[in-house]
Amino acid sequence: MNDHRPDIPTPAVRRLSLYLRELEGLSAQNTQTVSSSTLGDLLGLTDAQVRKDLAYFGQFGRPGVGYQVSEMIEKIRQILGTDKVSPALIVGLGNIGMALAMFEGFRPKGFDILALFDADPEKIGRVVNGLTIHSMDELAETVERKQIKLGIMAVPGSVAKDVAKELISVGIRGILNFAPASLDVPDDITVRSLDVAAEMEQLSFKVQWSD
Amino acid sequence: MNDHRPDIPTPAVRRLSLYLRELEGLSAQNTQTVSSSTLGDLLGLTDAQVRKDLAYFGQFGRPGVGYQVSEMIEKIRQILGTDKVSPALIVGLGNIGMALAMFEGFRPKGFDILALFDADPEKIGRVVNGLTIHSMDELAETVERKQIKLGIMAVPGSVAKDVAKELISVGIRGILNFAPASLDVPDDITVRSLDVAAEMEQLSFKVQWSD
DNA sequence: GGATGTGAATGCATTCACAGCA
DNA sequence: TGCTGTGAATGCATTCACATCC
Repeated sequence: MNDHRPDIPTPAVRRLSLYLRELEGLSAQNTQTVSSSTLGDLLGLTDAQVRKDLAYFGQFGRPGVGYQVSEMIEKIRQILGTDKVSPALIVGLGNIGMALAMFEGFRPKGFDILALFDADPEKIGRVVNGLTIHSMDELAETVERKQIKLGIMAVPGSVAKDVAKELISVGIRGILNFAPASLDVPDDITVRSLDVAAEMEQLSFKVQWSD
Repeated sequence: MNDHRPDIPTPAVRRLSLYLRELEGLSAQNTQTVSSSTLGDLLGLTDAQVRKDLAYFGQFGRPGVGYQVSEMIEKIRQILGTDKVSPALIVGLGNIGMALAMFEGFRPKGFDILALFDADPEKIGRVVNGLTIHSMDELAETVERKQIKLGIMAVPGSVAKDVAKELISVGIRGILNFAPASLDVPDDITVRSLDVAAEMEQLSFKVQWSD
């Protein structure tokens, strides 16, 4: 869709979402400008880190003043691609998939859940948050018609790899994976995996060895 | 509770959970031993990475043979502290909190959700998955009595910082945070934040700039 | 022969520190 | 003076490559 951006450190891109979140908060309280050090304080980062991160994407700040909040919000949304609304789908409507289907936090961030799929005949036809759960048979046609590029997977670990293949084969380009399984995908497909139980293990480790 | 472990890279600890997940899978198919390279292939990591990670915690492997699956599982669980069951609580029973309360994936990984809390009087008293939702007033007493050290927060972003303070003040040591807010906590408290919308932004970014 | 464990080398990301601009 | 943008220096993590052991 566009030029390759020159190599930007992955952690910097990750933090971009955090900057945006804080900037949106500042904007809500009518703050006009913010310095790298106050933005850093809000997130537990150094001022240098904030400046370097933002500088990867251009020169936004004004020396002596700081960054203009509204301008930065707009610019970061452009960079992340969330200035336009992106259609998305959910596969797997167990507890977590169901919660995500009802989650109100996607819309304001620029994502629109347009379709739900599940393999279980019991669930197909049920309506969640205004959307009907469809059979996997309808996946290809829906993705094509609604131009969906992003998919959220909340399926059992045992079928995760197969479902991911299916999503990719019908044209999905980015997958948010809640299943406890590692997906190996082609280079041009992006996956972010969130394993809730694994995160709990990390807490357990730190808490165990911290006294 | 124990000695400080010598400095182990955070990413290595993160991967430990992934190794455990794959090893549990191998064990379920009765695989006896596994080499660093096959374990790496399963996760998209190099063999050297796997060996270095595991070596941080001791010498588990046998040259010419590999790692014994069952022994490694046991050892990693000890390291993560999930060989014993850890009690945990959930605060905030909106869509996501509710899903987590019903999630069956915690128990087999060594976590036991023992209590649910919410500030909303509408929700207090309702029963979810066998547990009653309690008022925040009962937090301190419950945490004390049930020896809870781990908390899952699924509250609105606007109150997340306050709720975190409250959890910490009653003795919670590790927090899994689903709220879109960054918590600043004392050094001896561990936080892992999962912001679902932010993860979607990451997908959006990568997909946008990948053609 | 086949696989581990590990110093040494490389590659990234963060931090420093300062020139330059408002 | 206050704060940005950025090369240079530092600090970590990953990868290499090989001695070592079953």
